[in-house]
Amino acid sequence: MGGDDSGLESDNFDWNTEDELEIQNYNSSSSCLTLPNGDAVTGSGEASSSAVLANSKVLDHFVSMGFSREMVSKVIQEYGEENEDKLLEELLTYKALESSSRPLQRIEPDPCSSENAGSSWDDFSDTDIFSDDEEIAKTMSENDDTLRSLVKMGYKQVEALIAIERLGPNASLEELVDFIGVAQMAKAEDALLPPQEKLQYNDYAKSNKRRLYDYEVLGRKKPRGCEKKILNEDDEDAEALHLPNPMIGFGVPTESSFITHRRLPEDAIGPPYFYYENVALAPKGVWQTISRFLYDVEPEFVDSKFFCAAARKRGYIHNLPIQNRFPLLPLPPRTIHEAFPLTKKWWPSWDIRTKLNCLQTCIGSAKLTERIRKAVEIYDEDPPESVQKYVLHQCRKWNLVWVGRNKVAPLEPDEVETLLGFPRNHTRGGGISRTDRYKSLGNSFQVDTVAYHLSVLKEMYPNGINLLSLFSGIGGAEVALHRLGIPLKNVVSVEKSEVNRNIVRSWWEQTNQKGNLYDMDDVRELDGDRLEQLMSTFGGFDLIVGGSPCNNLAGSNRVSRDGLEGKESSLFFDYFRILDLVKNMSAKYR
DNA sequence: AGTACCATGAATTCTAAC
DNA sequence: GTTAGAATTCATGGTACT
Repeated sequence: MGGDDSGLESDNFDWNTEDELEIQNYNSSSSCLTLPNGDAVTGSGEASSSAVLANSKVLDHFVSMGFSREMVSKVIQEYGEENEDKLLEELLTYKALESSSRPLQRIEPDPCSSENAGSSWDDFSDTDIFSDDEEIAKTMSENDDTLRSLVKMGYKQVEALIAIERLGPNASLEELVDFIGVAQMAKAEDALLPPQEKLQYNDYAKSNKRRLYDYEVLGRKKPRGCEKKILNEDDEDAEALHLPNPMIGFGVPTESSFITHRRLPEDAIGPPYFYYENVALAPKGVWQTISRFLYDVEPEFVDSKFFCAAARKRGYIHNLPIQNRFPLLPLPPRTIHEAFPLTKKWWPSWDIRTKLNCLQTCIGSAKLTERIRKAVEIYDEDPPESVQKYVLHQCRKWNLVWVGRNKVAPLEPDEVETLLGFPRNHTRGGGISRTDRYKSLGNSFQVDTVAYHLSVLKEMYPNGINLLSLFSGIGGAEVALHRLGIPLKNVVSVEKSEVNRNIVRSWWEQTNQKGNLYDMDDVRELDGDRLEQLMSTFGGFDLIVGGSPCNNLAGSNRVSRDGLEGKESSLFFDYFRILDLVKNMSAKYR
């Protein structure tokens, strides 16, 4: 099958040609935060020496997050090292109680371990962030009092922080408690309940009571005729979030129907601009919840089959203008035959597919393609309908294409790259396995689709943008902006997978980027202090992009399709937490 | 009724180092 | 040849839409 792919090299994306720069001397060893010249921000020597000396990797991990060695030791002693989440929770609580007694001080390095504690980001001069801003200091002090109260009431610090950030400094304790209650309802309680009640709580996500909460407790504007609609069951939400057919969002380049105006909720209006992505076909209520957290912005549901030859139904929530969008050129081929001309020769007339289904993280096995070959080859002409049906079903299920007589095959990784709008070999090399390439690609953006939405930024930021990229994966947003010709000034890229970070780093160097790429591995470590340090360094973010994990939302998941409160997908709340922090902090940089 | 779905985990096979 | 670890194969429903 590999031989049949050679003809694909004729496709004419030209954006590889500018990417032939020599790889400069670069040290990619740091898994934490790395400067473009390869120096870890921590001062890599110090950080690594402490790692060698420390008897506990976990201890070091938390110390590097800014907690004092003494405090971390104590907590580890108490709870063991296994459950890092629990440890973090405890540390945050201690920190909250400590800081509320001296609200103006930021995390203080432990004098006993000043060589590393809390110093990870000291290269960013941040000593005067708050010093001449009494207003902010006052607000933060008040927030700390509130925070302490909430923590004392038994709420998790993270949840309390989110509530304070979301409702603002003037929110009463009662409002905050209510907010946390509802957030917990969406996130935590579900898992504790038996299946039957679980359903009720999922329904609760769009219930009248919930909506009343939104408009009254959160102080959001009631829509006209609200009282009537509240009596009217779920019509409003159901209508608002109904998947469009055709799934073209506010418009795609290849269809004539466009929406050119929309009214954003006031809280959502940027800058900073944000762009959130996840699977469109999530369990019921999920998009309602996501939309509610993201300032009530209506999701834009788009199927990438209008941009390329493969379907990819996704929902996007963003506060970007939607006028004067333009697509990347050349427009990618939008049928299987155009994308893979060599398959045409072998394509049976009874395989009526013209588009591929969604590119996923796994591929069909060699055994399966062999079974199909045997099933088809015993017939001189078209196989009987039952065989056709079986083969077509498997081809649809596994996205198989015809690469020889009676021979089907899954797409090669480079073909998937091309379909998704990435440079060929984007995920190749660097020790990544074939399986992992499929996995990384299957979790990625479709670049042309995202670029179309982001294209409006080009005339707004002719000198480039500062990008915060959460759950970066293989850098779909970065590639999209680059292909749009939008200079990337400073990019903070947060991605858990090391191979993915390496892919983005390699791409960054090969494309001769002039800006700076900082990478981190865990969104949960990106707190207000670190954001403040980053934003003060280069003056805030213009765009916050993120597609949070879909594992617990995706239809393919048989095991743990638990909704937004699932293990991975609940990281959406970190996207919101960070976005809200950046939004609140951005006033200073405008 | 038919269709699609950014998946997970156990079992199995493959690979490379010894 | 043994073996540990990595890569691959396979079985696994259910939801929410057309």
